[in-house]
This record gives sequence, structure tokens and C-alpha cells, in this order.
Amino acid sequence: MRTPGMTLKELAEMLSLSPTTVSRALNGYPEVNAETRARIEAAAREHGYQPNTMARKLATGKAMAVGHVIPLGEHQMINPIFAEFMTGASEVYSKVGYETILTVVPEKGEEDAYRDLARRHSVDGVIVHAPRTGDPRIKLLTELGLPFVLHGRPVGDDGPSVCLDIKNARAFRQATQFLIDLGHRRIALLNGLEQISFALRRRAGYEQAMERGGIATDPSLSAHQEMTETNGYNTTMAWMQRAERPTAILTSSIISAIGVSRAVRDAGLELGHDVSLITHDDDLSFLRNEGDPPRFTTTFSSISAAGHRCAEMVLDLIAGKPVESEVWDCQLVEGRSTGPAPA
Amino acid sequence: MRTPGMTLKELAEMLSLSPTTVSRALNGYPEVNAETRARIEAAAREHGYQPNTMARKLATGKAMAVGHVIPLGEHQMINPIFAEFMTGASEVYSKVGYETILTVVPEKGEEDAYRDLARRHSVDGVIVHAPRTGDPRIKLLTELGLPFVLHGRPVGDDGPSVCLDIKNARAFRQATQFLIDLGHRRIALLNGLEQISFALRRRAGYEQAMERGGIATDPSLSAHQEMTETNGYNTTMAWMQRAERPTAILTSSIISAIGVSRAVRDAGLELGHDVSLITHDDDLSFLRNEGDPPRFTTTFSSISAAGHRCAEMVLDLIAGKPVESEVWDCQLVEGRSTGPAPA
DNA sequence: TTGAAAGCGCTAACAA
DNA sequence: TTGTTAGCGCTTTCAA
Repeated sequence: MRTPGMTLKELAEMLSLSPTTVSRALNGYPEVNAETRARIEAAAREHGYQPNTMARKLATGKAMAVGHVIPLGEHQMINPIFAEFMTGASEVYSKVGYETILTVVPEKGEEDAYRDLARRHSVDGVIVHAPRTGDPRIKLLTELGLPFVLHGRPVGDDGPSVCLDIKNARAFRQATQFLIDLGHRRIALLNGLEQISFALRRRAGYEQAMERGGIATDPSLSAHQEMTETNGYNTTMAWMQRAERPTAILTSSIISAIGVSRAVRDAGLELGHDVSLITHDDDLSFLRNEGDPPRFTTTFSSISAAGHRCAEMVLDLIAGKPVESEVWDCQLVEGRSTGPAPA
Repeated sequence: MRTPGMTLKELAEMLSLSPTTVSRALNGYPEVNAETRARIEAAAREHGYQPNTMARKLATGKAMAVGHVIPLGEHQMINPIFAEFMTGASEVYSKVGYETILTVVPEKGEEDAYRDLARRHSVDGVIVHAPRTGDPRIKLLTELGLPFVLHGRPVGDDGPSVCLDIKNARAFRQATQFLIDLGHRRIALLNGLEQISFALRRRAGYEQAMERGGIATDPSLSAHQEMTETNGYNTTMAWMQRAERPTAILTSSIISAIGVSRAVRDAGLELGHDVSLITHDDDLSFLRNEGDPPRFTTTFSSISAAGHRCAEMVLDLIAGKPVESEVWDCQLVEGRSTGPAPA
């Protein structure tokens, strides 16, 4: 049923050339006569010749694809951010003729997914999202010999790896400091799941600033949970109902910030007046409006840029080029209504 | 560098059998001696044998993959919904050993992306998202002979195709009717881009109900635009500032509804009191909380279920099984604060 | 019930 | 600069 699509051999026959020459011409090898190459290219274009990827993959032993394994379940709400990331990455792959392979697996099956990808040679490399404490993926991928790039710094010492990250600790230290300078003392932290590298570093930054400011951190004012709107709402609501409620909240995601914002309102309070909010902004442009809620933006703001860069890095890795880890800087952007602490 | 992974030939040699027999045993062909098969299976398991997908693909001519082509740009904000959809679909593919191939392309390159996928034999079938008026994809895919399933009904008559959709018109007719019955007259529609099938059908439903209710539809109360929060916010804000502002708003997406909700508040009005809101709910659970905003839910509510079903359908199509289009029913769920029209 | 042999369409040594 | 010859690892006739 499928349009057959011409083969290399057929094209070669039409040109009275050997498949080898045609292959070489089309793949840009230098040893082809310019005139011959022109002829071949013209014919290929004219007949809409497109090499069969499977054959090429088998012959070269390269999968011409990069894999992204996404665990379902607990972390599922990573989705909107993940989508932005994928957009950036996928663009890069397409540009060099690579394909993007997406594998969605139940939390438990994650390692098997990587094993399968490696053994079946389905991909030449992978991107690992949100490394965690004791993350088994790094060791596994190293063993499998599958090139990978981490989006986020690894937590412990799991051996050498290449990653792209932002200065999480610094960002949150700055943000906390900023609030302290405004006179806040009861500053709450609404963070992501504790075992995730991002969250760990952000907490560290928060705690450092608190310590420097001589403020004892109240553990009940730190929440580590999935960054959903509902979680943000519920946790904030509980905080708002305390006698000594926090006067400022720091969140790790614009998604939770939406929940915070709603909870504050529902508690009969006003954001930027009764409660200040600073959030790490993942630039989900479809979710936010200028100045609301007031937020903390990092240069990592465009998640799609991160996807873009991670993709480039993994391709370099695959090509055997040396690749350095990158840690991007941050930038504090003062929101409209982040005011001094209420008296 | 990569762990080599044993080949069929090697496995066969270890067993002193021919590759043919081993292949047959592993692929469940009936003509293999039970005892031999057991031996083969044991050995395969023991040595962790995993067939090389590329070789298999080349030999069988099947790509063992389904493609999803996502246009960038205008429709980019489809993202969060799309992510949910992909989750459902990907699960299905994985379960049967298929891979998910994602192609993100600039709006213009969409057709070429399909052509390339087909010619390079990268996929056995594709899912087409959000068919539009004069959508070139249907004809193209038919020509290419690439099996496809539409998520959303086609608009015109682009030839036979298989689709999965909800009863959009009926849903919006019902919702509008519901508002009319509550006494609303100035009902606004905040819809998706005009050329998208979903939006067209929803508008039709809205207009039918208005007509039946004997209410002239005010064109300035229908907005067709990308369903982003910002668009929802701005449009609603403009409406709220009119002398005769709408008393009810119907939106096509929970994303725009968030913008509506904020705009109403910022205009100093109260949702469910001054303005009623009903929205088609894509069940992006991370974005909403029970009862806020009041909403209209369809059984299509779980987008991931749609992804799941579309995937099954395309696999059946690929397998040559007959597949019927499906149109899922809807369900009106009354939200907490959708009250009668203000006097 | 098993095996031998011939590809799938391409790339890549090695020759010419 | 071009062509010849082998494969890549698997499936699949066709024989035994």
C-alpha cells in the first residue's frame, strides 16, 4: 500500500553509476567528482529519493535518534515544563536528521526502559531529566555505555557525567536574601520533591540565606512535594491559617505559585500586601501574565533553551566531541508587588 | 564503547542450532519443537539476548514506530494538553514494543515532515492532531499511504479517514442552553483558533443554542484565538470594560479559563456572581482545583484517555484491522458557583 | 522439525 | 574518481 520510494540501487541504475558513488555523493564525501555529484543530486531531488533510515541505521550501526525516558506517576506533573523542554530539543535533533524517541514508563520500569533502548540500539544517546539523590540512572547508563546528558546536576558522586543546570542555590539564596532585606522573617519555602537535585540545591540556598540573616529556619515552613497547583494551594492554605503565618513564600515553580496565589486570595489575604511571593519562573508563557504573581526569573527562564542546549550537548557527545558541563547564571527580577514585610 | 550485545548468530552457535530456528522459536512460530524452544528461550534469557531492532526493521520492512508531528509556533500552547495526550499514547506503543517518534517542526514544514517520515520509512503510522479547515495533511497522508488517525473530526470532505472526537457541538449547545436557562442573554464565547475543527464545532453548538433561545449572537462576544492564559485575560478584560458586559463566558480550554478568572477578579468583579464561567475541561489536573472555576466537563475530560485510544486505533490500522471512527459523548457537570444571571 | 541461502537497502573496506 | 565486494543482524522462502 505504501508508496515504494526509490532505492539507492535504482537511482544508481538510472544514472549508470554504482550505488557506492551515489551514496558517497549524497553523503557529502569529498572524493566525488563535482560534476557527477551535481548530476546525482539533481536526480535525487527530481525523483524524491530519500534513503531508507532502517537500512542506513543497520549499516552504520547508528540509531540516528536520541531518547527521552519519562517516568509516569509521581512526577507526571513535570509535563508542561517537559513539553517546553522537548520542543527545544526536538528542533535540534531534526535539524541534523536525528529522531526523537519518547518512552513513557511507569516509575518502576525506568531502568528497564534504558536497558532496552541500549540493547536494541534504538538510540545513540539519551537525556536524563531531573537527577535525584541516589539516582540509579547515571551508573546504569555509564555501564551501558550509552552517552547521556543530565538536565540538572547529579546529587552525589555517581561518576563523571555531563550536565546542564542553573545556579539553583545561588538563585534561592538571592531571593531569600532579598526578602530578608525587605524585613521578612517568616519565609516559607514551597519546594519540589526532596530527592530531586533542583530542590536540594534550592533548599540549600534558602537555608544559607536564612542562616546568614540569623533567622532560625522553621522546618514546618518548608514543604517538599510535587509541584502541582493543588499541592501549592493546600500547603499555602494551611500556612495561612496558622496564628503566625509566613509573610513571604518562595516557590520552585510557577505551577505551584498559581496555587499559592489562589490560596492567599481564598484566605482573604492580599498577595504583595499581606504575603509576598517569589517564584522560580520556568517561563511557561501560557501560564503567566506580566507581573502576576511577582516572581523570580532566572536566565534559565526559557526551558526550551535548556532543551535546545542539552540536545546539542548529547549530539556532541555522540559524535565523540569533548563536552563540558554548563551551569547557567541567574537573574533576579523584581515583581510588581513584592513589598516590605507587613508590620 | 557500547556493550556489544549478543547477536542471533552467536546465540545460535552456542546452542548448535541455526539462526533460523532460534529466530523462529523466539518469534513464537509454531513449527518449533517444544523442547528446542524451551532450550532457546532459556539461553536467550540467560544471556540477555535482545534482537537488534534495526536489523529486524530492515528485514521486516516495519518501522515499529508511530509518529507524532507537532507544529511549532502559532499552536505551541497546545503543549500541556499535548503532553497528557502523549502520555496515554506512548504507554500503548511501549506495551506492544513500538516506539514513539516525536517530530517538532516549524508550522510551514509540517507537510515535509510527513513526507520525510514516510519516505524514510521511519514510522508505520501517525496521529494527526487538531484537524483544521482545508487541512492538507489528510490528503497528503492518504497519498503517501501512511496509516493515520485524526484526533478530532475532519472539517470538510477530505476523503475517508479514521478519527476520535468528542461531541463538541452538543457539549457547547448544552452549556449555552444551560446558561440561557439560568437567565443569561449576553453570553460570550472564548474559543480556539477558528480553523480548528474543535473550535468550529463548538461555535456551531453555541450559535445553535443562542438561536433556539431567540438571542441574537453578538459577533464581538465571540473570540477565536490561541487558547493561552494571556489571551483569555486580555479578551475578558476588554469585555468586562464594556458598558454592556457579558454575564457569562464559555471557554474552550481550562488554560484560557484561568485568564478569564483573573481578569474578572482584576476588573473588580466576582466570578459566579457578576459573571458566570463554564469551560471545557481538558482535565489538566495540575492546573485546577475542585470547583474553581466552575466548569463544564466532558467524558473527553481525560485527554490521556484519548491518547490511549488513538494509539490503539492507529496500531489496529497498521495491523490491517478494520477501525471505526469514534465520537465520545459528553457530560455536563455543574460547577460550584455557576448561578443565575445578575439582574 | 530444522537448516541453507537469499535478501532487506545501505555503508565502507579494498581495489582498480 | 569510481566500482567491487562484503557485510550490518535479522527474517523468510525453499529444501531437506
